[in-house]
Amino acid sequence: MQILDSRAAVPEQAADSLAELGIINVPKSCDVLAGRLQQQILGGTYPPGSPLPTERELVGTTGLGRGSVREALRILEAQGLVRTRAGRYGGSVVSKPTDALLASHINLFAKGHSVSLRALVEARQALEPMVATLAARNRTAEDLATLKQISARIDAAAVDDVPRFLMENVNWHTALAVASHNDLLRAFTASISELMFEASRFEHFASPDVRALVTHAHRRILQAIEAGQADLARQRVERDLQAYTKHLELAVKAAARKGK
Amino acid sequence: MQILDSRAAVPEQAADSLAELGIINVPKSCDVLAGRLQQQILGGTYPPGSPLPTERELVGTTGLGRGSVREALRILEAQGLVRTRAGRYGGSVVSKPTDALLASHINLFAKGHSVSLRALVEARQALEPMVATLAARNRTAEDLATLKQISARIDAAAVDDVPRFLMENVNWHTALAVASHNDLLRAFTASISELMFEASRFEHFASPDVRALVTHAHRRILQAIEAGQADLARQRVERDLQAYTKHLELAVKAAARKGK
DNA sequence: CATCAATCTATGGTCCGACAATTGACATAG
DNA sequence: CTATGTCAATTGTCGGACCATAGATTGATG
Repeated sequence: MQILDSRAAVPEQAADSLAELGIINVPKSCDVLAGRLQQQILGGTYPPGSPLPTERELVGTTGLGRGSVREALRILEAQGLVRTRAGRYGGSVVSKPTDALLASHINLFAKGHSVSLRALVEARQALEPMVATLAARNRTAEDLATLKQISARIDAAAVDDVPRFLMENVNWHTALAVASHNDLLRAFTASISELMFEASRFEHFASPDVRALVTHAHRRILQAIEAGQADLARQRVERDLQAYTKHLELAVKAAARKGK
Repeated sequence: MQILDSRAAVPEQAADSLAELGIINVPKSCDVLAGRLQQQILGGTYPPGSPLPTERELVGTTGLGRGSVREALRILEAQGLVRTRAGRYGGSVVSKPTDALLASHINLFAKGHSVSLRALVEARQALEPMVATLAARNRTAEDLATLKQISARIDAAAVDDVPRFLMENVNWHTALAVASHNDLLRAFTASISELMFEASRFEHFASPDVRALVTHAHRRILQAIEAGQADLARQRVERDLQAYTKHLELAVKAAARKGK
């Protein structure tokens, strides 16, 4: 865990004595360039949509080789800060990291740390009630229409098309997060919904009664949100999640019994 | 917003008619290589800690040039999936994305989307109660000791060292998230604490009475967590956040008045 | 024998040059 | 006006060369 150190804020000490020299980290030139460009992008020198200098211009101004410049651009691309196109009038233009990119990074983190389904559910339990509260408060008519459309598709698929049902379920939760009009919560919940989708598809929970429970819960939550009743929406989401969690635990136990 | 499409699951349709050809995306070779290596890493072909083939081996096996291979490795590095060292017996070893890396990506997303302080607070209000609940339930003796140490440092700094106070405050919230033993919530809350730290440092909230309020709240929350009373911890966090939010709104209004 | 220093060598880090592929603007023909 | 072909600037890719790094190995030395 990273611990902030107040000494880091005052690095301008004399440094007369050669005694206390920490380890010297020699950064790669591409990392340095990527860092500087990142600073300039965040600092407003290159606002979103504006073009970065061409690779060869960067070669000229930085004195680095084209390979290093390109590696720096790949880093910025992986961070979602630039999009690069080939061809004349192409080049790298500054962009804002997309939800999908952040989701993929959260996804990699979760996969790398083998985050348990339990932890996923806990995170969802933390986020969704607030999302519902905000959605009831901030939703637009358009948000509401989208949610209703997805609900209709879920209801249609709930009968027999389970994969479609699970997929539209993700879309529903994502649309709810959109309606909350909180970018951070939106990205978080979308990521977690995606992760739970993968997990649930693999374990094929979603028995017919669970599907009925979900569609019913969605309807009630949507009603509260349409009415703008934030507290009611929150309560219904909380209750729904508790019921869903209970079903999940039962399914996990059943799978464990079958496994051994 | 990314919308899942069930058609994506069945791409093996006849494709006889040339009528419906979507846009053809020609991926860069480095992206293809990065994607395949990512799949192999996630699939277990290269478990964490194991070395990837050397750059020159990858050149041999893939038929790509060394530049493309290196760009692919920079992408994986930016994703936190590998760490590369120079020198003999160096190379790229598989690693798990760190909290700090995920935090930096969340940071970039938040900065890019100009996430408001309000949205930050909302996210915190969503996460912290659950974090406290889990911390009360899952904390170890070590977690508790760390929290107490940090609390002591906060109390010491609260008198006159405001920067130190703010910094240790971030550490406290991070330590609380560690005690929750939920990797995802830990990474999320650590990121948000960091973002709020930056925002609050710039706006220099944290008046003496706010500092007193914070230290008092920390003490009460810590007591509940030490006693293992999850619901109590949750309630106290919620109440603390409401009070803190109220102070924050007042400070923002005051700043707005002074601004115009 | 133990310890330290010099050397070796496989590996990443960096630069350069060349050419192919791409793509939007432009000119031209119909 | 439309459609087509041409052009030029830019990224995409490869190959080679050399440097810098760092761990292992070897050897000298006490």
